[in-house]
Amino acid sequence: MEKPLATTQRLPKYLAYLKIRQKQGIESISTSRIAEDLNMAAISVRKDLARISNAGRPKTGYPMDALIADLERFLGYGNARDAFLVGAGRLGQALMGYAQFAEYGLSILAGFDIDPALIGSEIDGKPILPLEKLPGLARRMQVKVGILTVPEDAAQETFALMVESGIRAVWNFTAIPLSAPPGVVLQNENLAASFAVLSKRLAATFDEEGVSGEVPCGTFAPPNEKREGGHQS
Amino acid sequence: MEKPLATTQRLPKYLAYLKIRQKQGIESISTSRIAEDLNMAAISVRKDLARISNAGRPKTGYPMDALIADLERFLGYGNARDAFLVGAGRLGQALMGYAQFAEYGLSILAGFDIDPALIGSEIDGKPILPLEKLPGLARRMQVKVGILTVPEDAAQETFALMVESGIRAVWNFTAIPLSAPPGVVLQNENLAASFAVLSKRLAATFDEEGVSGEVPCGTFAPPNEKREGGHQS
DNA sequence: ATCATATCGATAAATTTTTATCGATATGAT
DNA sequence: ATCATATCGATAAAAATTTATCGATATGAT
Repeated sequence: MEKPLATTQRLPKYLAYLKIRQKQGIESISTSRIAEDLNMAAISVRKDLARISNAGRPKTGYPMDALIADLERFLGYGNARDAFLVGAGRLGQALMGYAQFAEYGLSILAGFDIDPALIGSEIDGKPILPLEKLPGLARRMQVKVGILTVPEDAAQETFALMVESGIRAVWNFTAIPLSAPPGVVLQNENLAASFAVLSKRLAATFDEEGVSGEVPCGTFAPPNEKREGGHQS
Repeated sequence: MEKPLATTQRLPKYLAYLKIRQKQGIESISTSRIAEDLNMAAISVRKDLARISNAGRPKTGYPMDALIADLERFLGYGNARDAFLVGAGRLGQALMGYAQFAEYGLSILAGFDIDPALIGSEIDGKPILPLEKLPGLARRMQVKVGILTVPEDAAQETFALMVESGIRAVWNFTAIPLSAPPGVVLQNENLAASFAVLSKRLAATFDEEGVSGEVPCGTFAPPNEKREGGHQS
């Protein structure tokens, strides 16, 4: 029960899926069903869920409510994380307005920027404040999570400022390699990297299957146990 | 030489780093140096790079230009990928304006939307067009890559439309689980999933190290061989 | 009540990924 | 020219992850 790192990345996906199903009024669900809808191997889903819940029962699967509760507890979504976002440009604004986050335990309280044109405005009811107010507010409000969406040439110093302000986890959307001092969690969200994987997979598909003609578009995939689609993200 | 999947995700990171170094005028670089700056295990970098280049030489490392060239060739960045983006809301606009993409082989030609207020406007010189023009344009221009940034309730049908339009690779930014028909590459970019990992790591840090006081902020990490930071993205 | 079956959960095998070890070699110093 | 050394590249070991196998059990049908 030590290091289910790869698993952790898949859990929110299950949660997102389950919430959709829940809204549809479904009250229990089996791992095989989840797997089919998510284009994953059933065995894989079973293993992942077994790790965080034992509410599963033969024949019926998991009770929807219990499974969602267990997932949320494991992911720590009960105690929502307050966050500050620095760099309220287009990407920053997009993240501030990303409704999904609220549902998954992330609450962006405010954005910070140095652009006078942005300061004072609001995104989804969240204020954009002058950067110099960050240290004071972060300390006072005990905000531990920071989102870094500044231009590249400001990344380094902004990161340092965030750490000095007491922020302990930084979600870095810039392409600049940063170094986190001990005790500070740094996670790089490299969109270019994701695209590279997509591009590589597309190339592989062309090479292996040849440039074929049309492909029919179904909404659901055939219920094979083994699927190569539905990559992690 | 078959399946370096995990590796592929790291390669663009090296590329981003190398380009920065190149701008600084550095002409050759060792894997140990890369590893240090990127907070990775040196052995890991060596293995990754050995896979895609053999320009490395003892004592000096890799010639910068050759290494970058090999990386770009492997990642297929020579032949830039043209893409259409569907759903020009805040997130869509942010991606359309994301300058980094151009440098890494992704070229978003246009955005599509159904909102009359958006149609006709431009983001970074790229037009936002009415959705009904997507199928015709995608076919005519042979665009194979699509970026899906529509609201959740439109995800399913929009995805189907993209596939019908001949798009073969879809980068899905919605939380809706989609099923790709055979021959279509679907990659889910789940920001909530990324955040979950960050959140979990932060929680782990608190648990293990206790809630300690201040942390000094250095710009570079100590040159340890083994680092647990600098996660994948 | 009995039985066939879908599903879980545990154990084990296979695969992939990471980390380690070590010899070969080009570089720069003596 | 010789030598010490940093670094690559290959091979091997270790660790993590995925996939497979199989018995146990609750459910719903007969």
